[in-house]
Amino acid sequence: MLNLRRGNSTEGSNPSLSAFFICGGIVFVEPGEKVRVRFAPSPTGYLHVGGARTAIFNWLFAKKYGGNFLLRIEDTDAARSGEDMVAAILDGMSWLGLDWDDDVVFQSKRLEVYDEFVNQLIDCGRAYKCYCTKDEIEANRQLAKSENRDYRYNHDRRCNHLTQSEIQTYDKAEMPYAVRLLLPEGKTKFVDAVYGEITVEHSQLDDFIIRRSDGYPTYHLAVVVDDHEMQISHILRGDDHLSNTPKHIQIYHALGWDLPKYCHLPLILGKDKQRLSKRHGATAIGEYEKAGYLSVAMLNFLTLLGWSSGDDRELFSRDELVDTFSEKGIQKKSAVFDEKKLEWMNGQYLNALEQSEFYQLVTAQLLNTNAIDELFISKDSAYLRRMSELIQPRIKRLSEIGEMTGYFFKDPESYDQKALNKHWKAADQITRFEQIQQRLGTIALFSIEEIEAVIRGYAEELQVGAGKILQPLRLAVTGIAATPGMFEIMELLGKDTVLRRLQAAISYLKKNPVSSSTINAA
RNA sequence: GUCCCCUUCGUCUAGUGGUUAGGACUCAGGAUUUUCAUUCCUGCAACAGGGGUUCGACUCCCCUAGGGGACGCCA
Repeated sequence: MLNLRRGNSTEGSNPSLSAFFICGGIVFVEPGEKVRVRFAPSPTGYLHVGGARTAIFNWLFAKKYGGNFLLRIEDTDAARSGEDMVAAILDGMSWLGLDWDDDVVFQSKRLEVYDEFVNQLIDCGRAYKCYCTKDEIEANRQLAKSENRDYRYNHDRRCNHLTQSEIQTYDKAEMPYAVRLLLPEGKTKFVDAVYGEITVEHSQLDDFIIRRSDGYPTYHLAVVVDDHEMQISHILRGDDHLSNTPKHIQIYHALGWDLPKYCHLPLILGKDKQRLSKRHGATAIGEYEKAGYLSVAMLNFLTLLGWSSGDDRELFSRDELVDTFSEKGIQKKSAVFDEKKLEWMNGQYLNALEQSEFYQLVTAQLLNTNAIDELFISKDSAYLRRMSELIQPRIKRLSEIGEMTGYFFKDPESYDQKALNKHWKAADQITRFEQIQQRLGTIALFSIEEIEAVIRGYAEELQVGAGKILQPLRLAVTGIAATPGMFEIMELLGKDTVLRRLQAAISYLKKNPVSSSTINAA
């Protein structure tokens, strides 16, 4: 199940040196360096665009350097984690085509491992048991706040000053305790691939908790232990962890482990420049799949959010992305998610698709919405193929297919009112339809060329532009105002259908004449 | 409040001391067209503010402002 190699103990590296130099190199990836990265979501929700972007950068980075991309589920907060969320995250990853190496690691299954290292830290004096209750801590926090000062457990480190006998007494009484890291004096300095050198004074940190009183490790401890044991070489994660990094580094030092290299990614913001959240609408990656976005477009778009190749290129295939990607192009500034641009990009991809590929997507979509069934596809695939050709250049999202193709399967049940008032107001509209009907009826081979000749000829006879004939016709045949070219549509629909729909329009007009009053009403 | 980080058109970005500050999306206009979309052309639109340094700052330094993050027995 777990595919972990246990680490080599605490010896082996030189903590005093690693403090400043291990991640301080200018070269983020040394030639020949073995790259191992991971994406470590916590299953407290679906895979959202921010998480997806982090996953994408890690994946790209791994592929680019021929390394491994691992997946770890950070589910140490049992109360907030759910199995369905894990499934949703995995689905999202698969949809984006982010394949991971090895088995997925679940932190909830590694509790003994964390315990081992926590105990080790206690034994060597780098961590201590804290018997203070949550309420006590909270009270102190409130007190500090009321006095307008910062609360830090550091200030008195009460439980670090317990005598051996006090500790024994507490333990005998089975008093619950958390474990805190004993933070040394000084400061932590590290180099981030994006943000450069960062220094944090330890007076800003605290003896933070590494194992909760319920026995579960905290995030900080678990990440460090797992990243070490999974031999993660580079950590690419959200910017929100920049301030957590010094804590993690302190744990590495306490355990005597080498540091990975860090690369923090700018966050993705909503339209109002606030952190992306529910009220921004779609944030789960799955919603974009439903909305008819192509995963390659999503991948391309998300990669460009906070990264640029350096030139003006914007459209990249998956392989081109892998080739071009580099941590050097990562932006410091957080980026606003612009759905308009995503939509544009999706349209570009949809347009560029092979006709046969697009056809597959169209039929899948129509099947999904029950607009057609398998039988229809097997019987009328030529019809569907032609239809799909006609709509391909004018589609932005797959989910538009339904409303765009209704008239290919059903006679119009109503007519677009606005278009009706505009295009059917000619006094002799009924006569015109009847004449068109009559003339189209005489065509032997109902082809684009023949239809066009008839319609254009008729327009000439009436001494009006072809549009004056085609627009009313479009409404009669499709019921809507915007469609692909009319000659193509009529050819595909066939003579019988076109004549029948024309007849229906005539009947409709006879029953509901378009008068100036109805125009005004509309 | 303390600390860390960030700041080029509305948005995504190029730019690394000397540029008419470039591209893309959006928006507006135009061309093509039977509508819509595509395509093409044109246009609108930015270096947060203030001090330095310099012959010269979008580029370097400082300050201010604004934004984000951390300060949880959440991750």
